[in-house]
Amino acid sequence: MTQIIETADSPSELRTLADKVCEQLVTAIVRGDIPPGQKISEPELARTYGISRGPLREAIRHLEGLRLVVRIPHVGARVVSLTPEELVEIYRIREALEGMACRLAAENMSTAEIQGLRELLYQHEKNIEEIDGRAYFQKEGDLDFHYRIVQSSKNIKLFELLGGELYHLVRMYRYQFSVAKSRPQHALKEHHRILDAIEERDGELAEMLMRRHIGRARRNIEERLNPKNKEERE
Amino acid sequence: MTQIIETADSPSELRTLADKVCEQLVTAIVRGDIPPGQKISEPELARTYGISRGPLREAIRHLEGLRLVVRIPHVGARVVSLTPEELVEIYRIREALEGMACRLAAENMSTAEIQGLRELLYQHEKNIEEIDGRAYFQKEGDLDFHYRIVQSSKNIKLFELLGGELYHLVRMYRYQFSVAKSRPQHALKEHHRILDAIEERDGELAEMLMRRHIGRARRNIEERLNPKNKEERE
DNA sequence: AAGATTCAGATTGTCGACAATCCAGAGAGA
DNA sequence: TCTCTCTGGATTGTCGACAATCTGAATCTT
Repeated sequence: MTQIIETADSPSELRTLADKVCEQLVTAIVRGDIPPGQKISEPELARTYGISRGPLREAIRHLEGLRLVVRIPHVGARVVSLTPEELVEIYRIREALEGMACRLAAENMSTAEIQGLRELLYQHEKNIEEIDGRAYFQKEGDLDFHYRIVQSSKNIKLFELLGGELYHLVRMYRYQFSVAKSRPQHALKEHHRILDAIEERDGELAEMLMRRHIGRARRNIEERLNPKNKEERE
Repeated sequence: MTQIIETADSPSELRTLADKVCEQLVTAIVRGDIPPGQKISEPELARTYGISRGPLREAIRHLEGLRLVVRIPHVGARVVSLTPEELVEIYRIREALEGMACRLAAENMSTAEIQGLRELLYQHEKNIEEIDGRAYFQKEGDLDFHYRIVQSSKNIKLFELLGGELYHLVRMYRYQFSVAKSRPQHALKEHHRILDAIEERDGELAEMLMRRHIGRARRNIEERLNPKNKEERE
């Protein structure tokens, strides 16, 4: 019985069943417990979570808004399965949006926030040293960094957009392809440089570094998914 | 009795009640028929549209994802009311995202699409001449232009993002403040220039022009909503 | 009189049942 | 044997009713 589990994330005061189940489903999908492309059976899931179909349907509707499932009327919902192209598209969007977020963060981030973020990076550093090879925690950790910067841009709409739907998809990708973060040390160094720029209130530089940072990740994906880009596709 | 009305927009093959009502509600909110901040009463709306509360709740859930309503558990949903700051935030996001879309469009737009878009602009021109003073159609028309460019960027995720939630909010703002598009001729000229750049496959220029175009609109808003920016706000 | 409290009414959240639609497989015909 | 049709089963969509929760006004206390 899976039942409802309270997660520390978010106010957790989502007191309605639909909201709780929705959160459960998000993590289930992101972690791949419900694999991409899989059909979502309402009766089955309702049984699994021990709730009625009403709230469940609302939850699925919400997932649809989060782009985590695709729904066809009278047919059903399936877990989204990202094509490599879509993934690259998402990274392109991140490049633009997080670049901007970085510039804004350089203007608006409080010194306390900067210090807190620096400490987070030190923690990542420790994690990398400890587990060395396999950087599991880093997976979510890296996103934490990006998440906080967007948050500190003080642009609420931007935060909603990136935190709301794009990040779930990125998280999902990381779990699915179990991206072993090929270069955690290097990425960490880049994070420090970005934070440096923010600390010096150099928005222009911060934006550029962030764009490069994400751009590199994007090219990484492009290579990995398209080993030889000699593939003709007229 | 409002009942369900088929709109030409979108496949219209949304055969479920929830989807139809959702579409109805979107336009009702965007056009201000349901004013911002107004509470959404489920029983009342259910009566109005002649449906049960089940599908209606699903529709509201979807509206929440579209950022058109804000919902508080056990209290109810209210139509979102954009603060001037949020509106400016949205325009900042558009600046970044549509700038990128423009660059991509310059690379990927087919000549047929370019021609079609040019014709759309000519049509706008005619509309402006005809109604001269009050540029009502222009309101949606302007967005048509932007919409198409995003579409032609061939970045699906980008299209979903901009077309999905940001545009509804922008449309809503235009209706609510009944933005009389202070400078339709000027804007139209800018549209032509942007399309010129796309036609010449000059992505860099196209991006810059689009960013300026939206940036100007943003500053317009900032001035209008904050007449004297001498307002201290520490 | 001001504030806290209680209670009624209404609203939201949840459930189980019924109707509409789709899908797969069996069977008939060419 | 292949294709087309039809039917049974299951799933999705919709509804009305019941339970849980909130809001606001009237009452009681200080």
